[in-house]
Amino acid sequence: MLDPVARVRRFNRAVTSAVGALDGSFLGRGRPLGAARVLNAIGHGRSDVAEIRDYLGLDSGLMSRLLRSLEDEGLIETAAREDDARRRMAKLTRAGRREFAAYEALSNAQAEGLLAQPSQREALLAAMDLIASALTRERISLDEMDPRGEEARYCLGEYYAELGRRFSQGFDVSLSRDPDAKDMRRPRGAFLVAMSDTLPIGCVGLKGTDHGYAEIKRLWVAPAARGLRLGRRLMDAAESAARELGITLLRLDTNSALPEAGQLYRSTGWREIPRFNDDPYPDLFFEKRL
Amino acid sequence: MLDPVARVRRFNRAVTSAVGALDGSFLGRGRPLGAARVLNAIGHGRSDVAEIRDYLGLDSGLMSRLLRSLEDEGLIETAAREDDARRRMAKLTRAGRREFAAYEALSNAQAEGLLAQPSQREALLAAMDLIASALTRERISLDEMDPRGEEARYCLGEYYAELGRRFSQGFDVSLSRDPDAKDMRRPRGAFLVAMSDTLPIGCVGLKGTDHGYAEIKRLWVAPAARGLRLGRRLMDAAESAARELGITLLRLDTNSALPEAGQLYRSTGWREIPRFNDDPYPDLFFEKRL
DNA sequence: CATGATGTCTGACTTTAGTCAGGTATCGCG
DNA sequence: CGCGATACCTGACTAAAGTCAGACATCATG
Repeated sequence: MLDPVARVRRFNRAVTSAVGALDGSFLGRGRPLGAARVLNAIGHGRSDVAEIRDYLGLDSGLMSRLLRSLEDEGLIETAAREDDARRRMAKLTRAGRREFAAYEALSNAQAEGLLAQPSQREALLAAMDLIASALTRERISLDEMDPRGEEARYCLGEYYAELGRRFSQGFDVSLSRDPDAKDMRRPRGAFLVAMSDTLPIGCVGLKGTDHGYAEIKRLWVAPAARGLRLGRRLMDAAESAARELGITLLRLDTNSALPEAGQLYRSTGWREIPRFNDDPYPDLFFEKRL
Repeated sequence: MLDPVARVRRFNRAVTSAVGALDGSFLGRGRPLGAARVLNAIGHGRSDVAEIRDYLGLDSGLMSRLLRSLEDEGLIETAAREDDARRRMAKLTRAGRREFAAYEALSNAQAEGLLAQPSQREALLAAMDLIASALTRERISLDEMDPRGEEARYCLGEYYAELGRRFSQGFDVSLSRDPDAKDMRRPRGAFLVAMSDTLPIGCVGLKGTDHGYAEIKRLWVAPAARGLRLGRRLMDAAESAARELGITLLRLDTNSALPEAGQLYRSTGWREIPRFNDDPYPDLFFEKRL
């Protein structure tokens, strides 16, 4: 009972019964689960029929029948795709949106229910993030995004908060050289966010300058995602983006209070150089030629 | 995406697909899931047919048919119970044990798979324990057990390890008055273990003495189970056991390095008294009249 | 524009899960 | 012993999920 496998199996049992309850509540809306799942996939923005079929693992005949039944209920409309009339697109009607909202409410209620214990709320959420990140590690995608977008701002907020915790003197963004957003957008630079499902769990910025090099800024990995080698993946992607933009020299600054970062840079071809700016926080400076 | 409900739902999605894979692998053994579930319930020691039916939530007719199909396969044998011939017991045949072992191997492999990332192993297990304890909090049972049994020894080991971390001078069991096991067994005392599914997550000992009182010893709650008011439940159960044994006065010692324990005692009718033993570790002493 | 590949749909089918109404043997109790 | 309650079983049924072969329209390609 005390070995790791037994602990995982206990976890499995606990979550299957908790998560299984959702299926039960879905059935309460008087529609078979298969149809409910298709409706929800469409509601979540999947419109391509083949993609939904693939996502839900359905046979094409079965899928077709489920679409028909949802159409008969007046919840969806389908139409051939303009660029390829063999493929079909599905979208919700007004009634379908209402019905989808009802399913969403059930899902949200179930999620709230899992969090019901207020004393444990934060610990529970952190544990869920950790597990979800670990289980979906193969499906973490690195997406180029606007540094002003919601996901990017979330990452930066978490990054600053962490620096505040780890620097003995704290961290005040306004004292640091906050990079201009347009320096981290094409064609001058780029901003990458690591997404696990819908949650941003890491980021890195590539900031263009007018001094013959570009800088790597704001490398951050969520605590729940550490140990998945995500930092390395983000750095690799940032370097690729730099190459695409014709950048041949990269620099970055960091702080010795972040030893894991320094270690990553040293092990991936960066070499230490003298201070090249007057930002008050960094005390370590690196350079890499591409 | 950043609100708690979205994080829980992301966790749900990640876990359902990971755990759902187990059902798929079970189907690989050429038997419907219903039959596989019954076989596994029997393999895990459930033999009473009504109990299995209740556990799996099956209709009595369906259950009967599933038992018949497992019998036809030669995997189980059923017999009327000796004390009540209406009830039936099921047990595995030799072939059934082999088949059960194959399912166990699949379950174990899936559990191992979830842990595959060695760098995160401990963090992942701790997160799983936390979640499993929180989700099954309504089903935590307090069982009276032998203080020398496997579950009790596990709890005591964790308890000692935690004292070692929290006392500035460390903790050495041999210096403390290690209670005699028979003092924590009926009729002199009792030892209670809180079980969540198959994992021990807390304990408390009631130790009989020859001095007109009994002592509460070894109150421990696993980190993953804190915030569930388990300490209070354990203390209530220990007091009930004491009343059953005709004990009217309880004492306990504790240490001010464990503030949450002191707070629990003060809020549940214990009053502080002068030192009543010469154990080197405690510096706080309490008494409660039942 | 003929041809093979692709995506969807339909009809016919099977398996699994689950429900319900009796039926039979056994038990506890007056 | 008789009687109602209990535990299990059987037969008849339904709903849901899934499989498979073939039909049809459309697409990309030579």
